[in-house]
Parts: sequence; C-alpha cells; structure tokens
Amino acid sequence: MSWSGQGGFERRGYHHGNLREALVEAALTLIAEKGPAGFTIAEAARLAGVSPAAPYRHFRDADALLAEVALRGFERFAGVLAATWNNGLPDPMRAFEALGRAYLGFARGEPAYYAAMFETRIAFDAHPGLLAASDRAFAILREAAERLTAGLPKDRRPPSLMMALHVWALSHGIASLFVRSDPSRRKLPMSPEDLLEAGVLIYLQSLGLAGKPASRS
Amino acid sequence: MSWSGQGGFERRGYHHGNLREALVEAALTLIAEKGPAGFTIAEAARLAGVSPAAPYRHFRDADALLAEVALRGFERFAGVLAATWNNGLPDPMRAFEALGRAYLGFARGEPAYYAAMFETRIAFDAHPGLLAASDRAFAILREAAERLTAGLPKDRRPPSLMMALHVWALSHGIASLFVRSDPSRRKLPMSPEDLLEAGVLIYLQSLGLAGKPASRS
DNA sequence: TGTACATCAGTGAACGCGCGTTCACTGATGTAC
DNA sequence: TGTACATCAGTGAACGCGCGTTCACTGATGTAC
Repeated sequence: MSWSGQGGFERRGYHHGNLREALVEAALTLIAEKGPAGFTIAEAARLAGVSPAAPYRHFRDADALLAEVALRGFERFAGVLAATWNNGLPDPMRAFEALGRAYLGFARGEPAYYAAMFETRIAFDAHPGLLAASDRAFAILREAAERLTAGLPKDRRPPSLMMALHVWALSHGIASLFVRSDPSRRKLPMSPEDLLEAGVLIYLQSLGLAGKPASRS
Repeated sequence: MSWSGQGGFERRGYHHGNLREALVEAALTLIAEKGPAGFTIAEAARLAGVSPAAPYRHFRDADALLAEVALRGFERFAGVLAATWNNGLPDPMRAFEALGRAYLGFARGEPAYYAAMFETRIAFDAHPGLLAASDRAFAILREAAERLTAGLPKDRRPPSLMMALHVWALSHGIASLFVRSDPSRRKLPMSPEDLLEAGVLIYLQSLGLAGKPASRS
C-alpha cells in the first residue's frame, strides 16, 4: 500500500475539504476488500464520513468513481514502469527484465488499482482519459522493446509492437492467474516472478536478444 | 453458443422437472449479459419461470450456482482442449498450435463459461470439484508440452510444467486483454489468434522445437 | 475593515426498488402393500 | 389394479436490508465594493 493518506484527517466542519480524494481512497479500500463489483457509492460515502448524497457533488455515479480510480491506477502504473525502465539503464536487457518484476509487483502491491484497471467492465470510450493513460503505460513497454531490438540487423529485427504485446500478455496472464487469484487455485513450483522471467528469457533468446536461458529443472 | 437448450420447453405443471438445468442456463445467459457479478438468484429464477424461492431447493446460494457453472465450464473446456489436441495428431507441433486457437476460441465462443471460470472470486477450496476440473484442463496442456519435448535430448529438454504454465499464461493474457475485454480498449494490428501463434512459435523455437518463426513485419 | 451577497459543498429525510432468505403451504410423483 | 402414504419440488407472501437517487435545505467560504 503506498497511496498517501488521508489517514490522519478528522472531519472538521460542515465541509469536508477533501472529499474527492477521500472518496477515491475509500473506493480503493473497498475494492481491495471485495473486488470492483462489490463496491458501492453509499459505502464509500460512509467510509469517508459523509452523507450518501455527498459523493454526487463529485462523481456522476459509481462508474465515474471507478473510472477515476482506474485512471489514477494507469498513471501510477506508467510511473512505476517508467522509473523501472529508467531509460534502459544500466543496460537494456537488465532494465527489460526489471520491467517484468515491476509489473507483477504492481499487481501484488496495488491490488485495488490493478483490479480497477483490468478486472472491471468500465467502458474505455465513455471515459476518454483512460485510453490515453493506458496507452502511456503500454508505450513504455513498447519503447523498451524498441530499444532492445535496436542493435539487431534490420532484417532480423522483430516488430517492437508485437514483442511488447507478447510481454504484456504474458505478464498480465501470470499476474491474473498466479498473483491476483486466490492461492487455493493453483500452486506454482516457482514464484510468479521467476516464471515470468524464465518465459521472457526464452522468448528473447529466440529473437537473438539474450544468452541461453538458464536450464531450469 | 453451444450449450444445448431448454429453449423449446414450456413450463408444464407444478413441477418444473428440469429446474437445475434451467437455472444453470439462466445463469449463463445472465453472466453473458452482465458479467458474473451482476447476476442474482432472483433473476435466474425469473428467467427460468419459477418463484424466487425455488432455486434454494437446488443450490445453497448464488455462489453455489456460480461454482456449478464454473465446474461445467472447466469440464467443457477440458473436453474442447482434449479433442483439439487429439492425442498429438496429425503431429504434435500442429496439434499444439491448434490448442492455442482452441483456447481463444473457447474464450470467445463461451464468454459466460470463461467469465465464471476465470473472472470470478469463487473460492476453489470451498467447491472441491473445481480444482480437479481445472487440473484436468491444464493437464492436457501439460501432456501436450511433454509430448512436444519428448524428442529432445534429455539435457536440453525443458520442464514440461514450466512450458505449460507459460503457454497457459500467454493464452489467458491474450484472451483476457484482447478477446474478453471490450473492443474500445485496444486495437490490435493482428488477430488475437495470430498474436498467440506467433508468440508460441517464437517461444518454442527457442527451445529447439520449431523452425524459424515467420518474420512478421 | 465591514457588509451584502453569490456560490458551493454537504445534509438528512425520503422514495421506490430488487435482493436474499424464511416459512408454512400445496400439488405432483412415486411406492408399499 | 387400487389405495394410502411419504417424499419432494415449487409456491407465494412476507421480512428486513442496503442501494441509488432526488430534493429542498443549510452552513461555510469567498468576493465585490
């Protein structure tokens, strides 16, 4: 949990003064507890210490609040990925692998954001900022793929868009199946992080971008 | 849509005669419409043409009905995968690629089952059959991986469990991001099927199991 | 510095709704003899 | 073949609940002059 917090506030007067923020944080708490579906405006209001009508001054309905959470999630996500990629330092290969770990780390550490971003039926076209924000996150993956392949001769250079999509899908698949799902579902013989790293290494090696993957047994 | 249907029935007498089945199908309809969260026992009863108390003769609560749907989904899924794999015929490589297409085909063609299986917070340990059924589906992937690698010399043979996990995660990731999600989210430059096939080819080539992946541009 | 006023954020009571769940019941079906 | 009875699946009315949403309102804040 790293979102900064309202925790220290007391309601003071008639006006909350920070209700929009408080509602977003209440939503995060509720989503973390019961998933994006089992979250209601009424309960968020209660959590923020405010009457059930108050949220309507800030959000048209529950979907709008959810979309705001998802939007911030994508921005945060993009921030984490960008910081991790760190412009390809110390070297693109290491930085690329770190991206995978950062992806899973986000899914694990910010489950509420992750759920609002990916486990929701928010219509992206009804909340225009969302698409752009998710593009910004994806663009980092894409940029990393581009840089990774820059050294290859042109005729052996795979499309960076395709690479980025593969890595994104594999990361999301592992996050969804093994990080986000309840632990009774499936036991893994290795950590999700190791599983992802091994998969990415095998994939990159095929493209001529990595040494032999460690032979795991 | 392929589940066979109740469609022709009329309620006849006091007893429905087939309520359990009718409720499962009602659940599928509702899940397809509004997702696994926006589905209620009351509405399923209404759809089945029965009083709201009737379902309780067959299911303890909504979760139990959802679990039944997921269970049947996994069985159906395992059936589809097994038929597609077809014991590795005509040859393991082709059959393996067909598995990927079958995976995405299921996610696309049976969205309600897929959602009940993977987009739900059913506790697997509360419904014991579920874990076994999902294991049966996964076992086919694993068996396929095992057979694919059987020809490799022992010291270059990758663990089939890891392979199966990678392919499963990639398939699920693509299904979840590009098949199941609403189309406004992201435009793909190729079909999900092609994306998956390319990814799997690249991956397998790295393990010495496939020829050069077609160089896509 | 003071006053009048506009704006705005939050109130609280109220509404209609659909849900989950229970209960005593009733109609149909099957079976023992 | 007929009858009595047990079992079972579905009824329908009722309950309490929490939700989303509305409304006229009120208290606080900011600003023009």
